[in-house]
Amino acid sequence: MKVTKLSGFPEYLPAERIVEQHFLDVIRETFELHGFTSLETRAVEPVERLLGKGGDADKEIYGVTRLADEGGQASSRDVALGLHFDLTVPFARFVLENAGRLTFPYRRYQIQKVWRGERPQEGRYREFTQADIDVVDVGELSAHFEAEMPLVVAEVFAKLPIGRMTIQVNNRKIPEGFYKGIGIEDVAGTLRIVDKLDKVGPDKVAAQLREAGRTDEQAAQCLALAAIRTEDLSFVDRVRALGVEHPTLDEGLDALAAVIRTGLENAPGAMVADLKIARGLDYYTGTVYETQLEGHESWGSFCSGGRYDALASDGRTTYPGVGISIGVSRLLGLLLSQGLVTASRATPAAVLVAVVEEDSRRASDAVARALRARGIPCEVAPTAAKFGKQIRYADRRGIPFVWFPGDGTGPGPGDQVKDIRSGDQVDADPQTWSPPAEDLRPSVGAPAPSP
RNA sequence: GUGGGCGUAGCUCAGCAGGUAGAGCACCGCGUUGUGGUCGCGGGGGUCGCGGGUUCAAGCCCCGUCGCUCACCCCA
Repeated sequence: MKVTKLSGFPEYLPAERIVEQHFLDVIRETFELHGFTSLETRAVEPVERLLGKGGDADKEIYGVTRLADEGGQASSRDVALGLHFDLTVPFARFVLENAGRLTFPYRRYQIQKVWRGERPQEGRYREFTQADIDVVDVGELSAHFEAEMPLVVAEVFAKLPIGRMTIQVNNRKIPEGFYKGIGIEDVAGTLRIVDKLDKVGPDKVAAQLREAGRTDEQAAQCLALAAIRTEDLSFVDRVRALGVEHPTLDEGLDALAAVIRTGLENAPGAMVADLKIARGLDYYTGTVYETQLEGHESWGSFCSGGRYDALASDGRTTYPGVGISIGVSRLLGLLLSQGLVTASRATPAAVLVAVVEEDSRRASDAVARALRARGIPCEVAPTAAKFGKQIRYADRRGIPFVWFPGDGTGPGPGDQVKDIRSGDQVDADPQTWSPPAEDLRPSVGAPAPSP
């Protein structure tokens, strides 16, 4: 059986995984700082539920069967199962299933793998990690939650060692009301075309709009609306200046203004009102979000979400929600492949405890034990090789310190620790010595400029 | 699903009129008998993705197949 990597199923080397874990730690920490509770759902859902939203999504869903059933007829009692392709569908199901035991508004975060059968490309995978937050309530959902979601992710991005992230916010009622106000009935179809603006440019969008039956005047107005992008509330006046009137448009403008206003107060510069954002043509009903990394707009969105008036419904009760999802794998994949983030070392160990000879390994183990008891990550050399080799073992992994046990009889006088970057070697006591704080754990950040 | 490109050492790649495989990096050893990195010397490593065909001879040409990759589609 040949060993081969599988396209779209990324796996990381130790140093890369340290970067990933750092990102996940920051995300979790920030979500919890905002009071979101953790949820993990099972990996599979009945295929029927996954297909619930309609469309030809079935191609992209991975089915799960027992090998014993393959080829033969699965027992008719078995439900067809598929791996979830996002975290929203399982979350909605969980809410319905546990509505009686949850307290609303229910705030949860969920960091899990999802699977999609799409053709892999750079930044697009078949197995990848998403980090979601959502708030769901019963019957009605307060509008202020729509402003909270982007604030939380803005805080995450501010803590990560990456460039500036811009969260683009829109409200679907704006294009919807605007289009209706200028006599366009096919709102979804028009949005779909306008959504390609970044990719194909205004000329092609105008052409496609005309092909789809819009007049020159309508196409021009659509493009004028889509061109509006402001960091403050001035987008409202700019829309008004286009002279279109419609009650839904008014609702959308008010709602978006509220979100942007909150953003200006809490995280200036993090959000921008961008009226071309469409995102999620199917079931987002109000606010929608997308996120771009400044200077890497062509990489697309790393984070998106929006409001659903009916996140879940059991027929009697409707649960509206709002959420946003960070595409952790996409972000990491691109940053790592471009060398924009690295880990300072490929292991958590700050110290390698050398072994003088196999007979004195117990002494080295004792040193390691003393260090670990004080929270200093370390490992003991795998063999009692020549010290040069043991130092090289540490160097290869980026372990900054090598500990040389003294006389081989145990921790105590004679022990020395060497900083292998500077070559400095000093007497040390495993009961008291500590590495500089910045060396205790691997650090994650932009790579140091090469000398 | 559609179309293009590519599969040679662990990695990045070279190879040629078809004549039985090479470089750099990495790895191991020695110089340096218990303190690495630099340098020098040496070494291990390959069914040239797989199957078939053409040929005296195939990494190279032909057919098929699998995989990887880029773009389109799509992106809940």
